[in-house]
Amino acid sequence: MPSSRRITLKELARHLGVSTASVSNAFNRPDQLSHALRERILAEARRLGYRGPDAKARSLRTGRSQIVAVLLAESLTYSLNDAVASELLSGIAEVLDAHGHTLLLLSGRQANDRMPDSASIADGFIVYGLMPSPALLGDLPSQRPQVAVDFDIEGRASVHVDNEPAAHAIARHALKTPPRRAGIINLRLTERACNGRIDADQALLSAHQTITRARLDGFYRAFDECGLDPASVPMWNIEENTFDVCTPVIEAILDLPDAERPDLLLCMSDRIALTVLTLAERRGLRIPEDLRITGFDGIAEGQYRSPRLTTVRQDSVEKGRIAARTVLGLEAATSRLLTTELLVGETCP
Amino acid sequence: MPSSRRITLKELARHLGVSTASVSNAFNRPDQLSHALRERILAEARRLGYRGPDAKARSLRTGRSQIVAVLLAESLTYSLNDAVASELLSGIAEVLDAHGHTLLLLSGRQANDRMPDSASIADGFIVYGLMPSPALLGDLPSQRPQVAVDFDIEGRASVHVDNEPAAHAIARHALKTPPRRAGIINLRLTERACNGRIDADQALLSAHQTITRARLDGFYRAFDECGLDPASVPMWNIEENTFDVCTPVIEAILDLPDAERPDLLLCMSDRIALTVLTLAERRGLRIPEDLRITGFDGIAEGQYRSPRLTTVRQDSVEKGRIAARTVLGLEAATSRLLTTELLVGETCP
DNA sequence: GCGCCTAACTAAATCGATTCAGACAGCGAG
DNA sequence: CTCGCTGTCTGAATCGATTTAGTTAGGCGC
Repeated sequence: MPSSRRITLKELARHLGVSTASVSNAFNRPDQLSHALRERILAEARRLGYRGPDAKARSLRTGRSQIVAVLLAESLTYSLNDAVASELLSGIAEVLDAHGHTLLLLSGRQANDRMPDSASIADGFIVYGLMPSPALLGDLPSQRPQVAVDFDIEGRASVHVDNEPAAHAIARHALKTPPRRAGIINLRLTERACNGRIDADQALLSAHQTITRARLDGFYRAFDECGLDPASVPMWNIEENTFDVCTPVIEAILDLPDAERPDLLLCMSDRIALTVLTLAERRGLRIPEDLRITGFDGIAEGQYRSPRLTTVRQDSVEKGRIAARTVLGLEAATSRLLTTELLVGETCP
Repeated sequence: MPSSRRITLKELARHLGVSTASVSNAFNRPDQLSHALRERILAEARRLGYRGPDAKARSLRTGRSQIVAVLLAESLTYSLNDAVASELLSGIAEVLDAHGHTLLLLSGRQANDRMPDSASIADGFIVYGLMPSPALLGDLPSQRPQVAVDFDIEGRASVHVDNEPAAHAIARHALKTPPRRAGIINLRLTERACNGRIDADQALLSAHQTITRARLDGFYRAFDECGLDPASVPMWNIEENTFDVCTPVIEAILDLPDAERPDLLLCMSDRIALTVLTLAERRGLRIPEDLRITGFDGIAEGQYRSPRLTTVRQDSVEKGRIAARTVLGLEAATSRLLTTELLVGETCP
């Protein structure tokens, strides 16, 4: 009968009158002992309620834990409810699962902005996000594989999405119908908090945010090609990609007098675009007649609704798969660039 | 300078000419040594690039890893993209974070339906889901705290939502306006696969699915009170709570001839209700005039849209918080029952 | 000056496995 | 008969920490 305390491999070995090496081999390297002995060991293990080698001890001895950590720049609360991050995670989980690894979730927004010590247990790290604090990055064990997603870590593998052409494509599509007045809603463009109207020059200068910057570049290239003066396109910034934070900014935009209110809004994320759509619908604006809206990311929520959101799809699941395969060493640790796909919905036909 | 291999506590101790005990104490129990020595140790550690005690070794020695595992009945791919599961996870993560623990994600749908060995590293387990395979449950180390969410594990703590009154409340609300014809769309009611029309008796008999069963009971009690014959209410079943799986069943319902098509659909989840809403809108049906729709769960997607979904909100985040506090031993390991809140939106005013 | 207490520090056992370097037996080849 | 090989199995070192019991030195009261 299983005693209160968990039985150990050594005790099991003594019970059987064999060495610990044989018991260990019975579980890990069947070819190293006779079939008969192996069966005897496994049977006795079952009888005594021994569930196999202890994970903690094994990971100490072998140096491997079969655990991969994902370090998310945002808080877990945010990330888990963000569709793009969730898709990324499911891509990662899919590959890890298939290779017997499990997923440790780490938040870059811990109380003290340092990694919890338990993090160092992981065999490898996938870092997702815009600007994880350098302190955090320094905490990563440098001898372990690391993969950066959507940004770069000096000298490490990374997976990116080709944002500039994506932005260019969707802006080109939107500008096929010349807008009376266009507008851009940015996401976390500036380091310092700023929720609302923002100066375009200022926006381009504060280049710390690579992704938004690349998307802006794509928009501007399209403006150029279509003869639209960038200076005539007002820009707003949103601090956090959530409905609640978006709402006041968007309300303010929709409150503008008719002459100033844009009839085309290029949004940096689907979350923003969907919020625009919701608030516009509640006001009785006709989409797309009164207001055309484009998003970015191609999340499910935007496609499984009516009207469907016009957006550029990035395959976040695939991004996750690649990151996971890279961290497991199944794929060369290089820099990968994924392409995107224009999805024309009804919000900007 | 940091060598290629990570330096160990023992080496650090030798460098300093002190015992390993003192070094360990410098990191873990500052009161056990003089301030001067502690500073000397920490300074040398920094100089040599020693990042603190190794997590694997520490967890072996102390028996604790500061890791809590969440075992999800569904695949991680599904769970991460399901709003209810995501909210639960963020509640869990919030509490774990605050107490210096991290989150290990385990899928109940592993290839071989067994727990990966690495799982046993966790200090405690939160099990979420309807019917995790008994084999999996047996794999959980029985001496570690376990908390069940939305179902029961013999003799373990659990957190539940009070589904029957919730269902009763929303059905009562919906029936205030007598429907010409009502219908119910169930979720994973039967053990065996069945996507489509289902017999009500059969539904009530196959009681293996506690949550759906409780909700059905609530609906039927409301039917009773309102003098609606349960036999007159057709029922459909959906296998998986995703847009793609819902779609064909719902299309079939909407395809029914006018006389048979329900003008009130009580759905077992917001995901289902939102799919109904989308498909109905695409057909040009007027909501709620031609079709009234209710959901269940109160996910953000249903509220941050227009029209807002009428539903019952369960506080999944709080459910997660309680589960996490319980597994950490901050809360008594009992059975908790959470109440719900009726949200009246525009899909069924 | 003596005894006692406390603060500061250390030696060594221990957590539970993995794995390398043999030991030993049996067998076929020469 | 002996040699070497192969197939099994074992002894013991090791992974990197934590922690208990104990030593030493200094301070204080009397």
